[in-house]
Amino acid sequence: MTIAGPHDSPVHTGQPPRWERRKERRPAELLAAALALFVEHGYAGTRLDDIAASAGVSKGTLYLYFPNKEELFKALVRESVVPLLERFSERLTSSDEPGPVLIEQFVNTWWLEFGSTNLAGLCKLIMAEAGNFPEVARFFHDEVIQPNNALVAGLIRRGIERGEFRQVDVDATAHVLISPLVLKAIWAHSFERSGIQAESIDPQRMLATHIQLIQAALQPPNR
Amino acid sequence: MTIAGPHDSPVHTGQPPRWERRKERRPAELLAAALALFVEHGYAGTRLDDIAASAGVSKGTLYLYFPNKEELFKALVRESVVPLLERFSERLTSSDEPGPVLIEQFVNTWWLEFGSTNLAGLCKLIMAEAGNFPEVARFFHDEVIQPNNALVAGLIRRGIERGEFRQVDVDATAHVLISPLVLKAIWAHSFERSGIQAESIDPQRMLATHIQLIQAALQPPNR
DNA sequence: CCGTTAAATGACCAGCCAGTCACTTAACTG
DNA sequence: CAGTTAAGTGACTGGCTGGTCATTTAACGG
Repeated sequence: MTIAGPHDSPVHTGQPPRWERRKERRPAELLAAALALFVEHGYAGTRLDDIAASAGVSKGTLYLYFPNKEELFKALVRESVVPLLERFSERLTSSDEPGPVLIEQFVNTWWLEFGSTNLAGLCKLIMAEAGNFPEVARFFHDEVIQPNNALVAGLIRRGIERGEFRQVDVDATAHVLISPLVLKAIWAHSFERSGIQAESIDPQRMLATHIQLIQAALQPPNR
Repeated sequence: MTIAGPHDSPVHTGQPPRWERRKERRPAELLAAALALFVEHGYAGTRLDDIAASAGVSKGTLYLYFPNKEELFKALVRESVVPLLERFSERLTSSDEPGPVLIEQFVNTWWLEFGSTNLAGLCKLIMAEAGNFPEVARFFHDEVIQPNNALVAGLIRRGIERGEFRQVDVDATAHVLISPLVLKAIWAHSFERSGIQAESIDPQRMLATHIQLIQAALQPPNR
C-alpha cells in the first residue's frame, strides 16, 4: 500500500487523492492528447477512451468538456489555429529585407513554426477528412491556407514591384513556392512515420535547395 | 407480377434473372466501386455494404472474392499500381528531346495520367492511412513514389551532364519539382471536393507557371 | 469538522458494421 | 429436362466504441 501521511490533506487518510479537480487545465490537456492520437491513427481510428486515458482522465470527464467526438475535433482545429497565426504574424511582420532574403526567411520560419510541428499532422488529417467534415475543411482553408497563400503572394508581388523579381503569375507562383513545404510536412507525418526514412531526404537539405531554385527562378533577366 | 416470356431462357419463366454469374468481372467491378468510395469517405468511413451495393452485388459476394476489408484495400492498391506504371513507362521512354522539353512533357504527362485521375485520391488515402497500414504505405512508396522520384532525378541528371541544366542537388531538386504536382493532385481530392474551388487555381495555369519557374531555375548561368 | 458542490468516475447501453453461413438460383452438362 | 455445381444472397451475430448517468469523492466554505 501507499505510505500513510496524515500531514497533507483535509481528510487525514494517508492515500494521495485518486484524482484532482482541474477544471481549467483539462480542456487543453484533452486537446493535446487528442492531437497526438488523431494525427497518429486518423479520426475514425482514434478511440475516445484512449484520448481520455492519454490525458489521464476517464471518458466521462471528456464529455464534461466536449459534447461529442466531432465537436472535440472541431475544437482541436480551432484552438490550434489561433496560436499558429499569432506566431506567424509575429515573425513575418513587414521587414525591410530584400525579396530573396524574405523568401528564405519565410521558408525557414514556416518549417520551424509549422512544418516540423504536430500541426502539420493536423493539416494532413484535415485533408484526409475533408470529405467527412466539409465545415472543418472550409474553416481551415479560410483561416490558415488562404491567408498563408496571400502572405506569400504579397512577398512575391512586392519583390516584383521593387524590381527584385521578374514578372510572374503571382498566385500560381505562391502555390508552387509553398507546395514543397506542405508536402514535406505531410510526408513527415505519413510515410516517414512508417519506418520509410530510408530514401527520403533531410528537410534542411531539401529546403536549402528549394530556396536556391526559387531565388534563381525569380531572378530578373536584365541584371 | 412481371410479364411471362417463354422465349428467353433455359427455364421458361418469363422473369429476367435476379442476378448473373460473372466470376471474371466481379473483382474488377468491386475494386472500381471500392476505389471511388474509399477515396470519398476514407478507409474507415466506407461500408462494405456500400461497396457491394455500388458494384451491384450483395456483401456476401464481396467476401467470395476478398477475404476481408483490409485485403480488399491492399488488392486495390496493388491492382491500381500496375496499370499506372505501365502507362508511365510507355509515355516517357527515352526520348531525345532536350532537357527543358522533357521536363515539360513529364509535368504534363504526370498530371494527365495520374494527377487528374482517381489514383491521386488513392495516394491521398494511402498517406492518410500510412499509420494504420504500414505495409501498404511501404509498398506504395517502393513501387510508385521511389521509381517516380528516380525517373525525375534521371531527367535532371542527364540534363546536367548535357550542359542543359546547371549543377544542383539532383535528388532534392527532384522532390521540389514533383511536390507541386502531388500536392495539387491531393488537393483536388480534399478541399476542392468540399466546394472550396473559389480561391484555388486552375491546374493548367499552375502547371504552366511551374514549368516556367523550373526551367528558369535550372538554366545554366554561362550561356 | 461537517455539509455542500460539482468534478470525475466507470459500468452500462445502443447502434453500427465487419464478417458468417444456410439457403437460393443461375447456368451448365449429359 | 433432371441433376449438379457453384455464384450469389441476405438475415444474422458478435464485438467494438460513441455516448449516458447514477454514484463517488475532491475541494471548498462556514
